[in-house]
Amino acid sequence: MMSKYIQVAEDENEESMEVPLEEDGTLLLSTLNAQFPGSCGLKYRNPESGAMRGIRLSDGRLYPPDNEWSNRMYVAVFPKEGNKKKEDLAELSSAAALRIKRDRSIKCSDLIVLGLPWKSVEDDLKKYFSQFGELLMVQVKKDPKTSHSKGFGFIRFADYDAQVKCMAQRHHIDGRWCDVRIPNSKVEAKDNLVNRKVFVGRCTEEMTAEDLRSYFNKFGEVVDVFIPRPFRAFAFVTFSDPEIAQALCGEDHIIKGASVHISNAAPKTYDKQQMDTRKGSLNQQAYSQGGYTHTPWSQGGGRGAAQPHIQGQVPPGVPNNMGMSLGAFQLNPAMIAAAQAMLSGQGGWGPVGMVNQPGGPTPVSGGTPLPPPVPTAVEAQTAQPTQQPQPPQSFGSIGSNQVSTGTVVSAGNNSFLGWGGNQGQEVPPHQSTSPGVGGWGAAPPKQGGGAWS
DNA sequence: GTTGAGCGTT
Repeated sequence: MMSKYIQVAEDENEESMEVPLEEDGTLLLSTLNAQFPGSCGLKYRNPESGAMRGIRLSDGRLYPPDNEWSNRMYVAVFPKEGNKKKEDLAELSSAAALRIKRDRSIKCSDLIVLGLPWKSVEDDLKKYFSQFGELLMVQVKKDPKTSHSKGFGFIRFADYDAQVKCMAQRHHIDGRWCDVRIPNSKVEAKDNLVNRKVFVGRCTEEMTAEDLRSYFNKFGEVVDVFIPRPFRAFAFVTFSDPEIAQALCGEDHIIKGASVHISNAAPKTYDKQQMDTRKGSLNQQAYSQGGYTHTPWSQGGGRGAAQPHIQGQVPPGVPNNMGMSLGAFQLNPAMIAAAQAMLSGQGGWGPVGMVNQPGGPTPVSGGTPLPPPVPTAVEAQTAQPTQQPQPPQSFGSIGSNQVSTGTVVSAGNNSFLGWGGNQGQEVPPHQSTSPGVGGWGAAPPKQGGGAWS
């Protein structure tokens, strides 16, 4: 007995939807497409093999596996990234389009265009930069009062290769040479070391940097290994690929017969209070001891002012002064200082306090010799929790009557999501509420005359 | 009504 509907979801973890079958028990691809725009097939997880199994498609009909759809959940299949042409993308809508679009532009960032002629307007930029690829956004920064150009602007491409092409050269725009660069505000986030660096706890003294490097190189290119001296039972390993680093977090690995624990080099949450505390005397203390600060384990405990004791709140990898770990190796003052510093709830790795932060502890420039705070100054800066990449903003304002002028969301007339063609018009509601995609610059509501009008 | 290194009123 055939069921008249089958359960289909966009993803295994997503909520499923009932999709109607035909009389003959097949599912029309067109029916599937109606609910899952852009989908090209179906699959389901085979419980025996654990693998996904594809559904036969012939002449626009999807056929039940072994003649029985059964009660299982099916997952819509979408074209792989790259198999789609830009033109085709314009026809897609909804979640499928958003997903592909997001994938395509995942590596793109806003680019600043410097040296624009005063007279250049957003439409000029759009015309010029479209030669490199589809544009998602164009802005010319203006004085809000006079609306005169400030001589620079921002653009964003849909495709990373367009961005690369564009940045590979200078640009002659309306009689002036202009430069396109990654904005300073994005640079830190881009090579945010925190995301690429892991904390390796429970290290033994036998583990050399080379040991760690060769071990972790199995997972991905290791670009740095740092072992604080004197020995403190932890280390940092930095990968070139943040994905690798993140994937390893939470795992235990055996190195030289010992179990090490890998965790994020940055706290997941950032607390202004903690940051302020960090800038205080605590850091001085820890710094003077060569202490590092780090709080991957400190969530939910050990925050606030300096704690006189570290009992019961010793981070993993740092032996406490109770129990058997005391005998494992010697506690030294630096370790205690490090633990104290960590437990004081300071966020982020790096030298204690941000040496480049105003108000932070100043690195001692004379007198007290200090151990090398961090491998590089860049790390010190990028280790700040405040500089975690920002999640994309929603398109909220675009869908409202604040529709931005001066903000391009699509090049040409085949507006990808439907906002490109008619600027200033209202966008369908389902687009205005789409979360987590894009978020490139809703321009000031006051500015009149959009780039595309 | 001017200007020419920079860094984005959300």
